[in-house]
Amino acid sequence: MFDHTGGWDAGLDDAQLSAVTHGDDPLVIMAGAGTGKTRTLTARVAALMERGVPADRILLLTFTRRAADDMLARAESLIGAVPGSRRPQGGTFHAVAHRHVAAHAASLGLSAGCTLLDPSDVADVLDLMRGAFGLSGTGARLPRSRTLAEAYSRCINTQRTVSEVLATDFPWCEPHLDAITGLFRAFTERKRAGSLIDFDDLLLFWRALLRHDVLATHLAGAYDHVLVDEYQDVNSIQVDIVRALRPDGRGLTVVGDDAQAIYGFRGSDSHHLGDLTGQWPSVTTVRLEQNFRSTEPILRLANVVRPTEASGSLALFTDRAGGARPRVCRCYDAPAEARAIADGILEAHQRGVPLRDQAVLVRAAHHSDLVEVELSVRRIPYRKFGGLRFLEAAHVKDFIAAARLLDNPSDEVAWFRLLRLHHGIGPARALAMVEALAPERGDALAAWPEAVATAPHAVRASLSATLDGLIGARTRASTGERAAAVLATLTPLVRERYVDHAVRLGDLDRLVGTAAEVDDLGLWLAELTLDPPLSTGDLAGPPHLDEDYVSISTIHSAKGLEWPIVHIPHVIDGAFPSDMALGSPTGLAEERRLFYVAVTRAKDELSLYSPLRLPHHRRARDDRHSYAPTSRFLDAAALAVMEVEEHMRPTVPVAAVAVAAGTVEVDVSALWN
DNA sequence: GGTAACTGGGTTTTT
DNA sequence: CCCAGTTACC
Repeated sequence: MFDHTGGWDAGLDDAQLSAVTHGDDPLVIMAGAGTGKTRTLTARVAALMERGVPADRILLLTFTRRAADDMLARAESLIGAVPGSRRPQGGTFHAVAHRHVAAHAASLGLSAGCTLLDPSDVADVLDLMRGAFGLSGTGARLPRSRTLAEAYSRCINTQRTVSEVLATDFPWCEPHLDAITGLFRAFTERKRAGSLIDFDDLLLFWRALLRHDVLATHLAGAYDHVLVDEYQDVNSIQVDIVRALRPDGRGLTVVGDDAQAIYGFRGSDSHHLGDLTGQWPSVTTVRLEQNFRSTEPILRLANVVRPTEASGSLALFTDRAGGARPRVCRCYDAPAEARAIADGILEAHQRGVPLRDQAVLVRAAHHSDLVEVELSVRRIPYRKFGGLRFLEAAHVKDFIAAARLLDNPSDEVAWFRLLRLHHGIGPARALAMVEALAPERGDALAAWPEAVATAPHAVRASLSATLDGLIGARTRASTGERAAAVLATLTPLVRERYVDHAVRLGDLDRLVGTAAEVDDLGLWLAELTLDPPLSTGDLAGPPHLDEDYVSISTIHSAKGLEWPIVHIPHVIDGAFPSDMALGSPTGLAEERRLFYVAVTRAKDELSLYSPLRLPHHRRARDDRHSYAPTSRFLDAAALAVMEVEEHMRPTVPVAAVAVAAGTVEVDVSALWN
């Protein structure tokens, strides 16, 4: 029998238990923030397995890889490791799609070595192609390649035409509608010709497989149960996929909270959650309303903040009476805000709250810039989640481009990037060489020596060396050796290109080290692209205190997580809510849901910060001394349940000066007290 | 003509 | 940090 110590039913309340023990009919769980939705979903997986559903016939679709791993591990520990049993299938929509697409590449007209493009790769491809459509050069105001990539993705994710998307989301690009439409069409062609797929294609291809006469039954029939987390964040393609997987709804479990829908910019629409309840007569809806996370004063603010248009009379309540009311700190400016946050973190640490129990949650990655400087100066270790990732660092992209060429020599963007790394080759020459080579027509790696001969004399030697290196790398047997050979090839180029090459080569060394454990280099690259490691801890001091560190995270990346103490800076109109969203009611509504997500991350203590002056703030552009003292988030109703504090003493940016002067060892905080 | 090196201005959120 | 624009070298 199964090991039942601490069984899945331990400590579940009635609502949770009814969800966990529900049968095979479609189940929708409306779960407010902090109501134990992860626990419930995990317990349900365990209960299904105990009921005899084979683990590998359960599919768990989550929003992040971390959530999937976490849940699968917890389900396994609940039910005990059953010898010989397989693990439930799980991952993000994109990761699971990639598995299916890779398995059926041939059916989809893709070569085995197809390349997965991340969004910046997409921008690079479009950049290479835009010239042919009159979208490059100076003069008229032309969309940048990132904008083009974003518009393309939005067309796919919202399933709208180019003209619709430009009209609503990118009106300043409308004069170029025809050119952009042509560019997108050609982009699709080029992806097909070069065996390139982007993130959106993964979903499209998976859906296509699920619509195929024969394959559909096979693929959907592989699962008895499909569980989807964070359903309020699915887009219409993902809805199609879920419907195709469970056509009659049997074996479908969905969890979500439409008050936490924060991915509208990516084509998500929380109405899909509500739609589902009317989809089949057999649907059961369970509401989880008891919050197990936050104290009562924090929850009171959460209920004030919770958007009123959100479905469901989902009224959260808690047993956790007592605790401090949330604070709002009105600060003189951003440096004062950073100082106040660092003070608060140190004060809590002295009371015995470890740093890992404290988080700074930001609307945009750069909102924590000054906080990071302040923490560095005071030698408080921190790690930053979200925002710039390791994979986006130039040298990592260089490495990945080179490695991709081993499997897919027709990857033009990779060639372009690799060529430009050589001193003496700029955009024009690289483009000419890539085009002359027409890599999509054959094995460009073998044909390359001829192209080297056309390059300027001074770079030929280094080009040949690179080529020899890659060809050599391709013959290596193990993945680890191949990755190491690619790095060896790249090393002189990285040394030449980047001043801080020592740090960068160190990064790459560690990256290559992880390649040793995988069987397939291409698969490893795809997984890396889908689930990029976090950025290297740059400014953060060495973790003296045994891996104890403050978390700094974007609110988007903080979804589903919790901390005893939470700080939220920049709660000011134009920063949070973002000025990008101030213009439209839908944009503003999403900001409010984001605010709700942020507030509900806190268990015991919550502090919001309103700097009254942001020097580089858009509203202050014309007048650097203008004030923006209002926040629509901090209205009368919110203030009524909070404490207001003042931190209005002007400060000089001593922290920045200290860092610049390299005197960070000095405890400058003493100067301020 | 193409490239590198430098300067100044700008930056939402993610799979 | 990334991008666009400028200038000076090959």
